[in-house]
Amino acid sequence: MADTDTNSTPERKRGSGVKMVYDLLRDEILDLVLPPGSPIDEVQLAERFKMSRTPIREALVRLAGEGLIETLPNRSTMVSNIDFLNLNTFFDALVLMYRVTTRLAARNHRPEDLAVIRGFHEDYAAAVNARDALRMISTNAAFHAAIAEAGRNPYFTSLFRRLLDEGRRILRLYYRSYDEQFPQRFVDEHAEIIAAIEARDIEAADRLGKAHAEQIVAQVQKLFSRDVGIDIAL
Amino acid sequence: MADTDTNSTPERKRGSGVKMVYDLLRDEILDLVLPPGSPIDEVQLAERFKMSRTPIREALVRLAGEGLIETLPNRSTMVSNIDFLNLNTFFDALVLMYRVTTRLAARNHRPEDLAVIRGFHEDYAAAVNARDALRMISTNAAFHAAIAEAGRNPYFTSLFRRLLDEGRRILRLYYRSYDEQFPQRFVDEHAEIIAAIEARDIEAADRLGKAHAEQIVAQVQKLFSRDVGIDIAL
DNA sequence: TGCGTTTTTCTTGTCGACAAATAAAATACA
DNA sequence: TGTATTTTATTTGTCGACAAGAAAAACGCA
Repeated sequence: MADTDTNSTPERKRGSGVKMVYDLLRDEILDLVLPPGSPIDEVQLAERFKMSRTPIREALVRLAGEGLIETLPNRSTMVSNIDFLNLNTFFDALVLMYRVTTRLAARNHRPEDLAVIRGFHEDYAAAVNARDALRMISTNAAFHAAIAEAGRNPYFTSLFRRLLDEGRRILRLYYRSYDEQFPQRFVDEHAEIIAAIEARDIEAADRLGKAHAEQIVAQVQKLFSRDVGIDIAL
Repeated sequence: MADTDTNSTPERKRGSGVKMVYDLLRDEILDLVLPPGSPIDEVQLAERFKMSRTPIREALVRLAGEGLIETLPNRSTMVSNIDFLNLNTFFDALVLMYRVTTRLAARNHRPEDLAVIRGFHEDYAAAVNARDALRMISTNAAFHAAIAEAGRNPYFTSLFRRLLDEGRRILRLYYRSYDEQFPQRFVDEHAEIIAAIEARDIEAADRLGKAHAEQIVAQVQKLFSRDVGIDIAL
């Protein structure tokens, strides 16, 4: 018995604590396990992860830097709200980044990028078949992030990642009540986008990326105008 | 003698330390007082600001989040390098954001925004007259950031701010050896941009923003191809 | 002298504790 | 009973100290 449970607990690699807390909290926020407005208690997290408050705090600072949580000075810190009043600014940025990243991918991708992209494409299709909403959302984001990476512009990639993150929260809200129709159509559109990228057809990639983005936006907008009561929960 | 120097030192408001360190380090990095590659020593900073390492660390985490410093795990942390090999990705993003933010400002600005923009415009003109390179660079960035704010899309604004920051470092390098010609021309172009925004002429704003950006890019590119030795210093 | 190994040194990552700031609860007073 | 004020409680911000990790220095051996 080289390792009992009670006295030799601090077995964890040195710099790994922060990343673990950061990754987990991030996922919980984006999957709405921690809905907007949820209080974040440092002490509670410290107990949960069995570490001191210092690394917890560092993870929180990072999350705050990405706008996922908000901290009131000297007082509580909580999960950021989704700004439904300014959703159009979000959509504007999202559509533009869809276009730009797809376009750049068509121009700058290397053969090995396509394998990665196709991998996420298949993950997404599998999630659609399995009707697994959470996995649909996250693999969709991963798919488009991979395209952005292939475009090789880190400035665009980082903004796009942030937008996709916010999109995960919004889509999660959507899939809470509706989980039909748009998935299969999107699988096909993804395939078209891959084809355009592979053919290095920049204009086609731009056009398809734009159409794809606008379709998503239109659907979400339609839903949100239909049931306005959904934002009361936040 | 209500306050001697030796025994009542900890007179500083509670949450203010982090922001002070963050702001100062950020400026020193962007003005190249701390050139790329400079080592960042937590203990040294703690002594310099007369505080513990904890708030220093928090400021560093934030700076790392914005890409201004890089931290090797368990080993030193240093000011991020300027990636001269991929300057074109920077320019691509910069030009696009110039266009988008100027365009949105023409569409969404409110009267009070123009006052702010004009204020920075005059600051920049004054810096040009005074031949104060550092102030030229920072007021120019502030001018364009104000335009972005008037466009009212926080996603675009935050990316643009990051690009303008990186631009401050690159321009600082430029002005180290050349401080003539382009300033006055840019003052005029700024005035044209303001006029287009005020007239809510979206297409003109787009066009002027693009031309302005491309002019800057062309100048910087010309310089960097001329003296290639400049990057040896980094 | 050249090279592998051990020791030292220096920096970071983590911890537990304390103090300030604020909100909530309790109390006093009209 | 309602309001102002004091008290308590909770949570954050900061501190000093210690230990882990990695590079540099010192050392030993051929």
